[in-house]
Amino acid sequence: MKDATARLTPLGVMVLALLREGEMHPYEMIRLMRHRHDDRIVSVTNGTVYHTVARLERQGLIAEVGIDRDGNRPERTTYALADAGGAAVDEWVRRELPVLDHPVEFRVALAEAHNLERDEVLALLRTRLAALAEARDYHRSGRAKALAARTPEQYLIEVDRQGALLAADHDWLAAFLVRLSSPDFMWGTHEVDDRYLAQREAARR
Amino acid sequence: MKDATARLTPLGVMVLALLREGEMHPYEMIRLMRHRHDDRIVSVTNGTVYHTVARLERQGLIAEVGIDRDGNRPERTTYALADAGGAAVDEWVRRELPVLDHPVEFRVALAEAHNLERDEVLALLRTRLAALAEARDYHRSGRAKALAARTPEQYLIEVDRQGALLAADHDWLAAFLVRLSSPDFMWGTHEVDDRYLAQREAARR
DNA sequence: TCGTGTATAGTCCAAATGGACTAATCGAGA
DNA sequence: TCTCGATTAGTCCATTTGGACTATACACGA
Repeated sequence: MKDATARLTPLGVMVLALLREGEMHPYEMIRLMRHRHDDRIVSVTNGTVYHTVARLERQGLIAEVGIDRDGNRPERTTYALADAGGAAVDEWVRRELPVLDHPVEFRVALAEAHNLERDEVLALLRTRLAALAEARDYHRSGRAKALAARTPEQYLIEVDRQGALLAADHDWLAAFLVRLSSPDFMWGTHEVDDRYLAQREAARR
Repeated sequence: MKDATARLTPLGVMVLALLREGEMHPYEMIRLMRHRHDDRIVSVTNGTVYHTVARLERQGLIAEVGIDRDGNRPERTTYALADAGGAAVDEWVRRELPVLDHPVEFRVALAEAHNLERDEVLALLRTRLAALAEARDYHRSGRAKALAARTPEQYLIEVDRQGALLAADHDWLAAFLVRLSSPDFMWGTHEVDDRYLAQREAARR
């Protein structure tokens, strides 16, 4: 077994993150993710979720805490987050936040970044911002060089779009870093509004 | 076997597109794609490419045209595009160009769109533009509603970024459609500069 | 000239993915 | 009250994927 945290898939991280909110059985995870539209980011299918949960258990990141049975329905195996699991998510987020070429992983990392200290997130994202600026410039100069070499524009369409998206990503991050630097921006679970937590709890049923 | 063109993976489409330029053996495809940085878009590994080629042959989209041997090196099996293969790419591109939630597929479709008529591409992309505008507005109003419901900003970071990227994608496409509508924008292989083709040929060695 | 690394061409396999399938229960309308 | 469909909870399997491995040939420096 390589590293525990290296083998984590995006879906695995989302499962671990869900278990931070409490014990759960796989089917409930699926419902919750769909309800929160987490399936915009990664595909949430039965096969993948059940398989992922089994893998996380083999790796010792989560643990079975009981087999519930309601009426005559199929058994529901409930899982809880293990200590190693929480640590693994945080490590994974630290690793993925600055990385440019894992679009899906980054979205998950960004969504789960609130478990890290604000200052650490700021540092990681500043690294990313620098990488984005470099990538954007590299893209631009590459396009200019290709045009200078008389490459027909019709072959550069996708590259052109990618450059535009890169620039937008950069600009969004720069703006977000300004917002996050301000103490007006809420950060950390202890500051979270109780009313909001109650709402989420209600939505789980 | 479902539809021939429905089961095409992005890599499969890229392989078919490569074979439009001439016969090739899988290893050469890998070299070419890496050289052209097509592996920015999809991961190009040995396992996947050889498997994809085998699948395309089973589906009758490409055909073996000979087993070459150079010195005492391993045999090189060369493939050529079948008629059904060219048609399948075009059909696939038509299907994927307007679709929003397949980011990878869209990049490939955009890169291969130059084989379709300019007017058809314009029509398909105008459909996409409308969908992008709608998705962007939906995103915005969703964010506004969440804020009104006092959702802490820290939970909306990823959504916020996705909205920004969506807006950028929309704006880029709007601008591109203007460019593509103009007759100044080169389109279609018959207009392609010979010098450029010679260059590409040279790069293949 | 003798290794040592890298390019060529491909095979093979463990793991991940997506989707079809099962099977029971509950709700809502005819 | 009966039935049809949706919901709950999960299993199972065929494809796909990524990467490790093989084996030869050539280049190049020590």
